[in-house]
Amino acid sequence: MYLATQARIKQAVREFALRQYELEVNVIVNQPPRPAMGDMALPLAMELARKLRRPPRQIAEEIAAALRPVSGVAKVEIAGAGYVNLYLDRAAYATQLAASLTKPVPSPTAAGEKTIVEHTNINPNKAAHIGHLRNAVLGDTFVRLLRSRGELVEVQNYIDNTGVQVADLVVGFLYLERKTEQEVARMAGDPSARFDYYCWDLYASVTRFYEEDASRLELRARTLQEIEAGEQEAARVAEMVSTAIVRCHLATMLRLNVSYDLLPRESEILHLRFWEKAFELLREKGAIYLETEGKNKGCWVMRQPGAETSDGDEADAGQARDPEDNKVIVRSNGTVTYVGKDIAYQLWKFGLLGKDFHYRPFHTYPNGHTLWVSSAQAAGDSVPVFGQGQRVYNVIDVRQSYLQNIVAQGLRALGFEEEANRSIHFSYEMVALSPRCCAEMGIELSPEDRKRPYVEVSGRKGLGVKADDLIDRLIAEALREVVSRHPDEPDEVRRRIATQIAIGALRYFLLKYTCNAVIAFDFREALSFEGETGPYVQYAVVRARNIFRKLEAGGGSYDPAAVTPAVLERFLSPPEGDPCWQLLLQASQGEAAAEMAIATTEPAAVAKFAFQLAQGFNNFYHRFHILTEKDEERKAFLLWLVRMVDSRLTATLDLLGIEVPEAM
RNA sequence: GGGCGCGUAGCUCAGUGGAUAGAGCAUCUGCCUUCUAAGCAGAGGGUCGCAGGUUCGAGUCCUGCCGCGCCUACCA
Repeated sequence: MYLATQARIKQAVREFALRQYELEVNVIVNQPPRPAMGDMALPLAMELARKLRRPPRQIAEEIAAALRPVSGVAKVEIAGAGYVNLYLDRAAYATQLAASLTKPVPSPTAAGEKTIVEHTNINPNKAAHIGHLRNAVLGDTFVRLLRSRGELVEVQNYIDNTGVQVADLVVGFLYLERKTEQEVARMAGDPSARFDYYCWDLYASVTRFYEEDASRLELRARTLQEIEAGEQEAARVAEMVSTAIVRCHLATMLRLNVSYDLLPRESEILHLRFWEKAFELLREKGAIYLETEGKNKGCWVMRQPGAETSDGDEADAGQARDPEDNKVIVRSNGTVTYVGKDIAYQLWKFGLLGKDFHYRPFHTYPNGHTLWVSSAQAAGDSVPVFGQGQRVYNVIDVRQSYLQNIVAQGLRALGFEEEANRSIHFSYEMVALSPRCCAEMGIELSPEDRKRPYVEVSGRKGLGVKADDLIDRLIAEALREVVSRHPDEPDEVRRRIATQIAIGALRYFLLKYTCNAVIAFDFREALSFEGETGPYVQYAVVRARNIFRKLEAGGGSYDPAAVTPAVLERFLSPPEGDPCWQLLLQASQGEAAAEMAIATTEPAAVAKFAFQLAQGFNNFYHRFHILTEKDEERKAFLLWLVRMVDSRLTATLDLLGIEVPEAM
């Protein structure tokens, strides 16, 4: 509603400027600093003053005159140096807003363009930690945002089950612990054991195992080759442990309301020879070449923009970079780097590889949704179509920007300029540990680390906050509070509420920071349920709903039909109606926040909106005592407004993947 | 060295080139017989790293400098 109104006003001003001044203008609409100054402000006159060489206030008057007849505009004023401030027709706006909410969310058509979002992508060799959660929650929220705008979205969680990290874990089982394949199978299959936790420790032990004797790195290289070959014991163990850990990760993510459509695995990229196909394409187009000299001799490398090849072209302007800076795609031993496989994967996502995976069902979620996994063999029919996206978002931390650029560059080199432009690196900063957090966890810091503002998480060193531990702790904290407030509720109910609060707190915590802020993780802040937190927003909705619960418990009822346009007019009109109007206007801006969040790949905008609307409601809640209201018409109006805010806030929380508890 | 990012209140962070720079936490003062105080109201707290520039207007854009972080592997 807000966006539609804004668009109408922009259009009217654009047409006016073209007609009157013969100028193409970009109309900027923002909010006046104080609500009393109006609902929308246009600083356009100041900008035009120079071009037209006329006083800004005079131009503002003309713009104002052009805006007065626009439908939905009640009043236009000139203020300050030449701002055009406009006031909306409140009752009309409220009526249209209510009507717009009864329209169903646009559903994606089968013929529509598909957007692929890849996120989570945890190496399947250890338990998920807090850093992985940021990725998953950002990605999942972004998916929810896109779907809310009617987009068809496919969620992929790439599984690197044949990489170095899994190889290290296999080395741990087979050479450090000297376990047999059967013993590992027993452990991986034991549902009572926290297998991912076990591997967390084992992985850290393997790091020390190598440090003790560098010759043991031979084991890693050998194991990696065996895994890639896919025949021997190491490959079977790798498949077993990585699959078991993927299941742990899925369970952890489901606790956070995160789910997926497809798990494309690196093993299939290898076995179905995706890379060979990509290599062929890259070589034919000359995107990569065989280096014949220098440190990269014998490798297939990709040209860097501005870098010389060994032929010496592109050496213009003296800016040429050392050809040794070119990125190695195929190692001199013939194996392909991760980036190479990623290029093949990215080509497949756009349907440009000329190859496809086979698929089989991997998991069924409680809501009935099926999660598929890539497979080397065809398995049955009724398999959905995967890949072939028109736009791809890769949710990957900022440290991989360089590699993501290389992937896009690979597409460009193959002539897929459009697809390269639609390969969007959804970049975010890492989650680190605050010094206090390290102290709490008993982590010894080196003297130089102690001077830093934060310490980087390291799976390799086993340094980090495990996701499930954090969630458990949040639930325990929330449960303590719920139990004290609801001594009579059944334990099952209290546990459910505590879980919803805990997840609300965690998801909000991970979303409230903008993507390029490093989160220095701190238990005190993450475990907070007050102030700018998820539970604060949840609480606002619970309060709103309690009004209706109490109303009905007291034998009262609410009739939306009683809220006629005349009633809206009566209670929204200035100046008495100002507070309610402000709340309503604020509640109507969720769409704008969502659009901003999508355009800037910044879900924090929606989190911020949710908090501010909750704040607005809490303020209103204290100011207006609805159930004691004597004027029935006024009471009906206030209930209408509460319903409206409840609906908008609930919808916004849903975008953030946060549920509303039945009580708090 | 090169690339990317950051520097805003004691702390953690918002801030689409626009009006008097905002939240939360922390500190202090009030408010529970009320639709639950996981809340509300209020107070104090700022050289927006520094210096130039562009602009009617700069926390926001440009340049330089200072400080910090990440990347720059035949790891991912």
